[in-house]
Amino acid sequence: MPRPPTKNSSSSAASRSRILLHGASDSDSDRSSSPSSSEAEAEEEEEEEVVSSEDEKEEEVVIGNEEDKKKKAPITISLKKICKVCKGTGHQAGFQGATYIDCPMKPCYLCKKPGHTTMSCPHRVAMEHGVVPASRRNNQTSMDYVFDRQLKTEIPKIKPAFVIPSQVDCGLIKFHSRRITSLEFHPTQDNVLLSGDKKGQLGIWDYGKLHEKMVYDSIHSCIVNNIKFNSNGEGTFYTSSSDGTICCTDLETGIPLVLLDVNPNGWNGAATWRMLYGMDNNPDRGLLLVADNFGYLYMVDGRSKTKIGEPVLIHKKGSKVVGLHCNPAQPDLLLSCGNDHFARIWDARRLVGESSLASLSHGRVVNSAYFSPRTGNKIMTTSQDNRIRVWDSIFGNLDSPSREIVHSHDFNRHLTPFRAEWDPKDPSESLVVIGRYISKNYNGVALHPIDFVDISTGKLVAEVIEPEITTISPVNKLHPRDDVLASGSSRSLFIWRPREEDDSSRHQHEQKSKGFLVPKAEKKSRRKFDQESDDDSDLDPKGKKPKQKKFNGKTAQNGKSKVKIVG
DNA sequence: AAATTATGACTCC
DNA sequence: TGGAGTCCCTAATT
Repeated sequence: MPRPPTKNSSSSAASRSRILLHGASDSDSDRSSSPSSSEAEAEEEEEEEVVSSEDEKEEEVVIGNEEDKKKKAPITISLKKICKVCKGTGHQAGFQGATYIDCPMKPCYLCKKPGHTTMSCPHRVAMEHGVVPASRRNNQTSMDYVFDRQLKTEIPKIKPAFVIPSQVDCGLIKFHSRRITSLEFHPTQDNVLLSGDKKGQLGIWDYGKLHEKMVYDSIHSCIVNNIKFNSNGEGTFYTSSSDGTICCTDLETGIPLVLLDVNPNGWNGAATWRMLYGMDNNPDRGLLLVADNFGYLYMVDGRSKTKIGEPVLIHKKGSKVVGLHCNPAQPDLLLSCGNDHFARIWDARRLVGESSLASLSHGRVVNSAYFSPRTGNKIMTTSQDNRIRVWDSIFGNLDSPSREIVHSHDFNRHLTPFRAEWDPKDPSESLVVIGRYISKNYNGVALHPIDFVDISTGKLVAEVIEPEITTISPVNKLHPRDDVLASGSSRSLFIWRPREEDDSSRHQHEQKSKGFLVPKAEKKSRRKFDQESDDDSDLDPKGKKPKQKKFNGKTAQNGKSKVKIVG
């Protein structure tokens, strides 16, 4: 980072290197802050002040060697601590231990509003973890009234307690060779999970038998965006990919059949390469719907395996359509969402451009849009503006969402986009799961929990963590029948089940995970998992809270995953 | 152990 | 309208 030339520092080389060393090792030593680090920090700060008070003007050192040889701009290194976010002085953004300190000059990264930082965001403070409902709109329409009178009576009055799969049961560490991009449970075989990754690999795993797993890497050549099972019971499943194809693959043999290829002329540069996203099927018509990165929707007849009609522009031309969902109660009702910041409702029988039944506006890219799984009467979207939006009735006023729930999931590269997913088992259609981007300090380790949110109130129901999972879990899916959560975190897969007794702590230490399959080369780094055992020495006598442990740079606690029930 | 890389949306001109 | 520059708590690799 070239900076304007400054005069040479008068500091001695010795003191210079010492100071530089301090600066360089700073974040490291902070991250691994031992219990006694407060003293060290204080010492360090003192030293800093000495430096800056010694000579304010000499805050930059010129490394002059190169300047002597070539007449290039000199490379300078700042000795004064500057904020890596805004380059200003007087403060520093970044991790201090496992707590992230925000740059005060930037707007809040959570709610995106100026005047406060993420730490002091009212959305975070109010609900503790960044989830808060926006006020319910008060412009009830007559349709809302009809809905309340006629349909709501069908919905059970008493909400059953939410069941939270909060403890890791088993996992496949680095099963995939790239990060997980999609997950799908088998519709009838309870323990079978399919997973797709960024490289195009497709994993099939029977998590009832830890070792029954398989990875196919010849089905797709890049990102597997969607996995859907064939509803006709043929034992095949569909996948859509950024390689521009839909494949129909036999679950037993892994032999794929290409149903659709939207790049018949091959590669002619990135500007024209079409990628397929948001695949869903319409079981009533045996239709497969899929969309591309230029705004177009395609339809394929699942039986004749042929393309139907011409592609239809359903989102802004040239913009990526990221999601499609057929209404579970009325499959001809289609929901789409995309990079043009809109989610749209369509009648799939009359699909022509500009003919959407409704357009739902968002602040940024819409990562996902789903009808509710039972009645299909609600809509939930996840947008990169850090909000989960809920429309309580598709028959009501769709001009504005019924609720906006602020939640940290804004990250658009390096990670698979976050999507809030319904719990298909919740009769009240209000429990959803979504991974959290922003980290939280759990006994000295920065962890990214998986959040369970009640979208009828906006309340955070639970945040689940596993101290060994230090990576973000953007891909989550709840089982259609069992109390099971599957999560994809980086290249690893995890199966979560409810804690056997959430209220009692007596037998907590007896709970064990079944195990983790670790590739040979990774064994060393996974020692903690392998050792996970009857060792309950980290539990205090009451067994309620795990004892705090020194942060060793990797993990705060041995042992058990935890869930925090909020409220 | 720091540097590098992959990588997507957004802003600005 | 499009290309360059920017961005923020990534994760694996060297």
